[in-house]
Parts: sequence; structure tokens; C-alpha cells
Amino acid sequence: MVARQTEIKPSVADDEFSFSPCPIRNVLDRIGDQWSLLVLEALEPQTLRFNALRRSIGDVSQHMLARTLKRLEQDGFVSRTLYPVIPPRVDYALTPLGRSLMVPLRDLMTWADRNHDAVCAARRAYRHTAS
Amino acid sequence: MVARQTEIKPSVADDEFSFSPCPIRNVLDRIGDQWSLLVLEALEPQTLRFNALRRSIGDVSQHMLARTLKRLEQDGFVSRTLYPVIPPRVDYALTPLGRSLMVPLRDLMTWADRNHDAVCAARRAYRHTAS
DNA sequence: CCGTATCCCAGAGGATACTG
DNA sequence: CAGTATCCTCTGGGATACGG
Repeated sequence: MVARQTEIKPSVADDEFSFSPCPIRNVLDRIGDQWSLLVLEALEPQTLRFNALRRSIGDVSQHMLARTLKRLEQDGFVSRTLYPVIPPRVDYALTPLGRSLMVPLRDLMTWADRNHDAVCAARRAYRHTAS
Repeated sequence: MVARQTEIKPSVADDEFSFSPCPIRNVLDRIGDQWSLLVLEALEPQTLRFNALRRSIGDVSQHMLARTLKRLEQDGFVSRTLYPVIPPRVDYALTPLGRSLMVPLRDLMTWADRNHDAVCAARRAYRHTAS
């Protein structure tokens, strides 16, 4: 998206989508935001209900958790199961697609863990040189 | 960051940093934006100058390319070499750290390529069900 | 309990103009 | 050539309030 939409786009109702022809963008636009990755991680070991998920992540607003879940569902990474009981109960779980995404994601997170210190060091070094 | 900064933060001058205690955030906040990944990809096979990089990527504004490069440099993923000639010449290249980051990133991009269709299909399916 | 609606702010990102 | 400065817009994301 982004790239020169320029013209009419008659007020798409939020849950509209914006296909990028570029596969990488389609994935990274989802992963890159603040919460998607945290949600996927929380759901990997177990199915969770909305509020359990919320507590598990910690400081996410319900507003953003709802949005994030909806988009993850749209993209087929997460499944949503509604039980028609009172009070309502909704289970979220990873789909096979979501589970397969976790594989490369795990590697990336492992890299981040291992190289976190190097990145911090680089940032400090930068402050010296570029006084 | 984000998490309840709440208080005073005396106008940090753009190139200031915001250490997240979470390694994943530090990496994803860099990777997740619009251009960082494209820049890293463009620099993987070869060192490039500013405008060559810009053409290579295509539609990035020079404003954002400059910002992106500065941050990638701060984090130690990209090196910047200035040759004091006229007109000025600046070379950008991947550092070893940046190169090592490309490994898990490649896997992620490969996944994205292979599963792009599945994601698009999921999005279309969603529109049906949730008419 | 599980959300949606509303309001608001900060930052991403484009366009254009200017400098060494 | 390689940026910086300025202005603008649009979306991410928090807070709060409301509805089923």
C-alpha cells in the first residue's frame, strides 16, 4: 500500500484490506506492528480467550487487541471460535498457517535475543562518534 | 517503548533512542517499518551510494531514505563511508551484524513468498463468511 | 465477558524547497 | 550529490465510554 493510491477510495470500513503485490509487505505489515507478534507468541502454546490473552500479554489495550486479532484472523493466522453462551466465550488459537509462520519468526526472535547487546552497543558507540 | 512513558521526556532530538528492555521489540521496530527491510535487501549484494540506493528501491522519498539509513546506522546494521570529495560521495554497506541479520530475514521472506497465496485466499474467504 | 465507538495524540511517511 | 527543513496527511495506538 501507501504507494500512490492517489485517487478515490470511498471510505473503506476499517476491515478493508490493501493488497500489496509484494508478499514481504503483506507479511511484515502484519508482523511489524506493536502487538501481532506478541499475540502469536501467546497463542503458540495454547488456545486462549480474549481476556486471558490480554492478561498474558500484559499492557495491551482492549481496543488494540481487538483490532490486532481481527486482522490476524483475516490473514488466516488465527482462528476465532465463538460459543453462544452467556456470558459469551470466544477462543482464539493459531491456525496451521499461523503455526508455520512461527517457524521463521522463532529464528528471528532468537537472533534478536542473541544480538540485542550488539545493537545496544552500536547505539552507544554512535553517540560517541557523532557527538 | 510505548509502555507508559507517562512523564517528562524533554524533547529528545529525533536521533535519540528508546531502549526497549525487550530484544524483539528493538529489532522489529526497525524491521517493521516501511523501508528498512528494502534497504537491507538492496545492500546485501553490493555497496551502494545514496542515490543508487534510492533508484534501486524505487519509490522511497529521500526524506525517508535518509531517516531509515540513519537509524540502520545507529543500530549497527549499515555502515556509512563519506569520501571528502566534490561532489560528495557516500557509500552505504552492510556491516557483519547487518549481514547476520539477513539470515533469519531471508527465511522470513522465503516464507512470505511461499505463503502469499494462502494469505490472500484467507482474506478473500473472510469477506465471504463475515459478509 | 467480549467487544465497538469516539476522541485524541505521536510518529510514519510523502512533497517540496533549500544547503554544502 | 547527499542530505536537512518544513509542512501536510494518515494510521497506530492509548483512554474512556458504551452495547450485546
